[in-house]
Amino acid sequence: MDRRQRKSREAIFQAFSELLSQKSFYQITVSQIIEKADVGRATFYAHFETKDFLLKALCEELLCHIFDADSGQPHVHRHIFECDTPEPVFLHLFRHFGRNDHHILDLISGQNNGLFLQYFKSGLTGLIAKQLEAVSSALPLDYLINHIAATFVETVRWWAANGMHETPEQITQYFMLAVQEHLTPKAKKSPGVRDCL
Amino acid sequence: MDRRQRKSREAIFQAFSELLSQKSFYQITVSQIIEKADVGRATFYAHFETKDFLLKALCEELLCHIFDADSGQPHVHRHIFECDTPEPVFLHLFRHFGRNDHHILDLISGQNNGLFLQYFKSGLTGLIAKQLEAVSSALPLDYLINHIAATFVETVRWWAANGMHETPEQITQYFMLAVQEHLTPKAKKSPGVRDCL
DNA sequence: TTTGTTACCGAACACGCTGTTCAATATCAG
DNA sequence: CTGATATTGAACAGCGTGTTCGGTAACAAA
Repeated sequence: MDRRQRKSREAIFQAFSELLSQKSFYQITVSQIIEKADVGRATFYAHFETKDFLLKALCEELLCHIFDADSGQPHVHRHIFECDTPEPVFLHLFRHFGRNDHHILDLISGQNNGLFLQYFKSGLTGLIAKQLEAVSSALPLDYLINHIAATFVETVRWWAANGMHETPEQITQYFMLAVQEHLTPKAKKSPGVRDCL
Repeated sequence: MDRRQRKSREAIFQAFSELLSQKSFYQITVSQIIEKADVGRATFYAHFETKDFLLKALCEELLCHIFDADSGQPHVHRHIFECDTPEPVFLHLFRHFGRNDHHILDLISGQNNGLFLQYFKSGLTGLIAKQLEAVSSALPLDYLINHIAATFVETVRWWAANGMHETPEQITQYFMLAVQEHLTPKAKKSPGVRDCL
């Protein structure tokens, strides 16, 4: 991609992120974004069809970073997904949030975070579905998946909204307790838990 | 209240509800509302300071109907709250939703329901806090309350989004299963469950 | 019925935001 | 150097907001 394009795109993302941590998505205007990004109006619309598309792009960018972990090893999580116990995955995710990668917490704890959380939750669904392959439950599968994803999102939101005083390990424990009955593996043993981190 | 005021207010609420079931809150314009309500522009702003205030008023109206049950006995739920087991309360609420009182489901299953669900959840919090007085848990109290409220809201949302094929009893069971570990009463017996319905 | 009050109407208005267009300018890659 | 591409800034039409105001209709009480 052209260096000019990258610079403009980055500037827009940066400005948008900052604004998102200050006010609701719907209170942010394109004019504010381009002013803070120091970018021409036409440039903005050359990059993003609409403010909504900008949010979507930002979410994809951030969630990609989160779910794919460090960029050096693009498929590092692929391995983690295949762990027998789901704990390492979620702990790993909480660690990401704990480090506040890419200022994602500002996004999450912002007032009107609904849209972002929606993207986040839908991104989680696939991950959780994989985890549940080795799990039995009295609940319908899609209800269960939705429940766990929602619980995870709510946990992160609560964590961020309450100042993040707990450690990632502690939050993971809360989360696991909240959904414990449903994530118990069917039969297998869980080897090499530490390897998954 | 003046009959004219009531009529205008009702017309606006009605129009707003219909629109909310068709599109997102943020896609609805005041012009659309007053056109469908057949009400002057100035009249709208005489009743509601802003579109946001209209939503808030509608939510309070609806949730009041839900939480206070049939208007005939204003304090009928006060008794239910004091049951030893929380099941009846939630089942009762699910029944309300099952009957689709005041077309509340259109609101819930709508695309951008975030704001309404937010009001709903905060309304639930007080109710749940009362339930938890007789409950012990390994989780922090405010995390637990938030978790249960979020789970209830998510359950209703999932129910509505999936066509509401399940009965209120079945949904209640799903919900109770999802949060079962945390709603187990400390010690007391639960007498007269049926009386609470 | 009359009178004073209150709500409604609807048109107009200023304001702000959106998304597009266009010609001029700057940066890129070969 | 040259052609292609990105950016700029200004201008523009369109739309939604929230307010204002004089005229009209519904009300409540004497």
